[in-house]
Amino acid sequence: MDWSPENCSIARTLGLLGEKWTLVILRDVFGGIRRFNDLIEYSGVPRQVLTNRLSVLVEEGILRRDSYQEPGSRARPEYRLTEKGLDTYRILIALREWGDRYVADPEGPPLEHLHRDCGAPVTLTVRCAEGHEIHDPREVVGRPGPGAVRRSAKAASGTK
Amino acid sequence: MDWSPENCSIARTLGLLGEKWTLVILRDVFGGIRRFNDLIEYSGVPRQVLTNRLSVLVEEGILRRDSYQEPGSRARPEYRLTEKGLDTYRILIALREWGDRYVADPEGPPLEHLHRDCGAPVTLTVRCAEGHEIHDPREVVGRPGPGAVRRSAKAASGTK
DNA sequence: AGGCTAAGTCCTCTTGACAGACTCAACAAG
DNA sequence: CTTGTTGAGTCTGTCAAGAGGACTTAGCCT
Repeated sequence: MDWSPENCSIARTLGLLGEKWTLVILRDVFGGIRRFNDLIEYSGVPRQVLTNRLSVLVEEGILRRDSYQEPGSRARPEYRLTEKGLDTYRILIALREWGDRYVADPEGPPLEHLHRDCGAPVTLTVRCAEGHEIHDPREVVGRPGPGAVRRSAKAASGTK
Repeated sequence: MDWSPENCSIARTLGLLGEKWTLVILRDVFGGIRRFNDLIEYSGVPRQVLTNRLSVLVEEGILRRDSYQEPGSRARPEYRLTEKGLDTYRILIALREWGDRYVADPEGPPLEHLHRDCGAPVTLTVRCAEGHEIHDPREVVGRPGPGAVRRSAKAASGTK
C-alpha cells in the first residue's frame, strides 16, 4: 500500500489551481469579470500576483487572452475561460457547497449557482457507475488506479 | 452588480482549505494516513507546515485529535476526520476528476474513488433542484444569494 | 503636445515555505 | 537508574513568495 503520490491527480490539480488566489480569480471570471483592473478590485488580488496567475492560467490553457475595445479607447486584453477552465466549475461548486454548509453567515449563502434554463439552484450529487447515489462520504473508498506507481523501497518503512 | 466578495463561501472555504498543503493532507487522511510521521512521508509536507496545518484543521473542527497506542509504546496522537472534514470529499473528488481529465499521465489515473458497496467508480453529477442534469458549465449561472452584501459605494467605479 | 486610462512593471517590506538539527516524553534494555 | 529508541513535535536560519505603493507604457482624445 505504498503508492507514490507524485502523479496524484489531486496533487497535480492543486499544483495548477491550488495557489492562494487562483480559484478566487476563476470564481470571478466565471462571474463575468474579465479585465485586469476589475479583477483586482473584485478579488482583492495584489497586482503582481494577478499578473503572475493570469499568465500561468493562460499558459496552462485555462484562460485565454482575448481582446476588447471600448469605443474611444485602445484595444485591451480580456481573459476568458477555455473549455479546460469552464470545467473547473465542479470544483467551484463543491467549494461553495461546503462553504455554505460550514462557514456561511446566518443570513444565508452570498452566492448561488442556478440552472440557467429553469432558475433552480444547482447542487452536486455523488454517484457510482452502477447508478447508486451516495450520501455518506464513508461509502467512498480511494484506491490506486491504473496509473498508480509504487513508491521506491526506501520509503516503505514507518507505515505500521 | 457590485457585490462584496468578503462573505463569499468559496473565498471562505479557500481561507480554510486553500493553503498549499491543506488539501493534500486531507487527501491522505482520507486515505487512512493519520499519524504525524506518516503524513510527512506520504504527503511530503515539511514538518513545520504539517504542525501548523494540523493545528488549524483541528481548531476548525475538520480534524479531531485522537490517540492511539502501539503495544510497548506510549500513547500518541492521531488525526481523524470529523463530519465537517468528511464532507470535504466532494471537493477532493471534484479536484481528482478535473485532474484526471486534464493533467493525468497517459497510463490512466493514479487514484480512483470507488463505491464501497459495489466497487464501481464514483463521479460527480451536477443537477438542479428541478432534477435537470447539467453537462455544460454554461448552463450554470452565479447569482448573489440571500446573504449577499452590496459593496461599499467607493468600490462601485471601474466596473465598466 | 499634453492628458487620461487600463494594464502592467518595479521596488521594498514582510510573511511564509523549507530543511536540518535539536528537544521532549514515555517505554524498554542493560 | 542510566542509556537508548521512537514518534511527535520545536528551533533556527535561508530563501522564495506575497502585499502594496509608486512608477511606466501605449494608444486615443482633446
